[in-house]
Amino acid sequence: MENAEKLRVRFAPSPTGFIHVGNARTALFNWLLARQKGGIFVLRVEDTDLERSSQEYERNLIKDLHWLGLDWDEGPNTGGKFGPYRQSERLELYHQYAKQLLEADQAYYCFCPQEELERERAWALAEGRSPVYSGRCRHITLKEAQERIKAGEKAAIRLKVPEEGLVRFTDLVRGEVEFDLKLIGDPIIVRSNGMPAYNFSVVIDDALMDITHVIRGEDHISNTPRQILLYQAFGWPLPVFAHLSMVMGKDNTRLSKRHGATSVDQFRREGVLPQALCNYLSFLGWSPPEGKEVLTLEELVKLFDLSRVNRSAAIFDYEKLYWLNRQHIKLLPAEKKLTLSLPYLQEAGLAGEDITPAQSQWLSEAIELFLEGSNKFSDLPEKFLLIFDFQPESLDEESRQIISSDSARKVLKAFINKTAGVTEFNYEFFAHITGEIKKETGVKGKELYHPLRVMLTARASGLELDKFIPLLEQGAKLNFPRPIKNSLERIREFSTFLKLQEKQEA
RNA sequence: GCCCCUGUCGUCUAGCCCGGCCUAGGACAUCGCCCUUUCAAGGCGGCAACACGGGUUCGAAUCCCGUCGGGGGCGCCA
Repeated sequence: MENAEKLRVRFAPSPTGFIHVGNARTALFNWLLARQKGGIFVLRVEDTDLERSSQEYERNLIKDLHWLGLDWDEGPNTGGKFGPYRQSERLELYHQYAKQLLEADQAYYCFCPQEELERERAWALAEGRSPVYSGRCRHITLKEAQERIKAGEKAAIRLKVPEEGLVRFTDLVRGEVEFDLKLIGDPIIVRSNGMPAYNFSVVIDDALMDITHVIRGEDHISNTPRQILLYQAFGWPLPVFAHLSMVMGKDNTRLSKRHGATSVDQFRREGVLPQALCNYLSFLGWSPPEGKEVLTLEELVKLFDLSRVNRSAAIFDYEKLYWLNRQHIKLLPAEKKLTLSLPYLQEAGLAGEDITPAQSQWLSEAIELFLEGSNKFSDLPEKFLLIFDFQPESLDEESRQIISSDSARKVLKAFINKTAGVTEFNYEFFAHITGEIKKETGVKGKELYHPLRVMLTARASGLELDKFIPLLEQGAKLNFPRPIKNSLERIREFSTFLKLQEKQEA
């Protein structure tokens, strides 16, 4: 039975903004299932809300999905035998099916003015009742309605819902769910402006597109009975439903800008890897059967299992996402790290548009070192400042503390003296004179190296000096748009800075 | 207000369906130690949870009922 019917799933976003991580997760789960089962993944654009939909948003949406690594077998620009895949291009279809319902007396025209409906709803709410449509227009005959419409009246179309009974369905993640029909009322299926209402167009499309599994957010669970009623009115077989829990922010409210980045687009710009984002998203409500957590898309496809999806809402944890991102960054080959890092360095003015092979080589080494412990690629420019930026006059509090002790002063002076006439500087030389200073002054360990670090970097922390010094010396020779001061230049600048300070102190 | 969904460490979760293997496992975060020429990374270790109250049972995180908490929905938005 299961192999007789090919699994068909869809992702049906409305192009009204940037794609949110919650929606991305829904898309991912659908895609994962389709790829695992050798099924079909359909992209359908729900653009019936003329006010909010736009072409540009649709392009963004497609860009985001591609970036995530998701592809689809049928969709707006891809085609497929169930098209078109943009709801605005399917209006004829909706009208045709609405007409069918009207003629079968399963739907009727409603002339109630919107303001009145709103008033009734407000009233019901105030009285503590469920706001259910009164059914006032239910008994207007089709003929009468058509005449009124001809005469210029506007009308919406409503589905006739049985007044009593239960709608029951088995949700793949939630189990048995039931709703009381008394609380449903006749839903509008076509608006008075002729556009289909959401609940109507999804059903028509899902049915016509042969969708077998409807996997979507939990916010749609209460739409499900209305949709089932429509399937029943047409005599169509029901798809399987699965409702995924919501993604929340730290304070347990719906994830929003206030919590930080929330759109796929933002994470891309920050320099989060798509495979890391997918990996993280998949862990919101699902976990692999064995402990392994750092997983590629291919591994996710293999391991994903809808029956392991849990039912409670999850809080989006940036820390864990960044941790996963670090893990995925480590997996990247060096060339890839370079190409992904470059835009950030260029934007910060640290690297030019044209890069010489020597620069490229140097950047690659530097990136390797600085990426260690970076959450995301956008952290890189800040880290590179260790090399590109040297300002002894604006030391932070910690660095000032470090160089203020007597032993620190002693070490620094000795170091400056030993480098006075020197023209060549490298790590071996540094190690050599540091050894001498250690012997002469008796200062060692942290007391010895920390002041020297501050002198060479104007910072209290950063790369290990045995890595930093070679990198700095090499980089200084490479003519970057922002010049790099080498060790000797730094030492001299720092020395004048120290003298100035001593004068002030005296 | 009404309806639906949901409730295991701070967070994501495993275990729950098919009670005993749970002195509740893992991961992130946090703390400590090790490594170390700082910080970070890495290695090792610690802290930390079955929302509450009743049942059922020899035995409950697991089954039943109730309470409380959280979320979603109640549109001519999707």
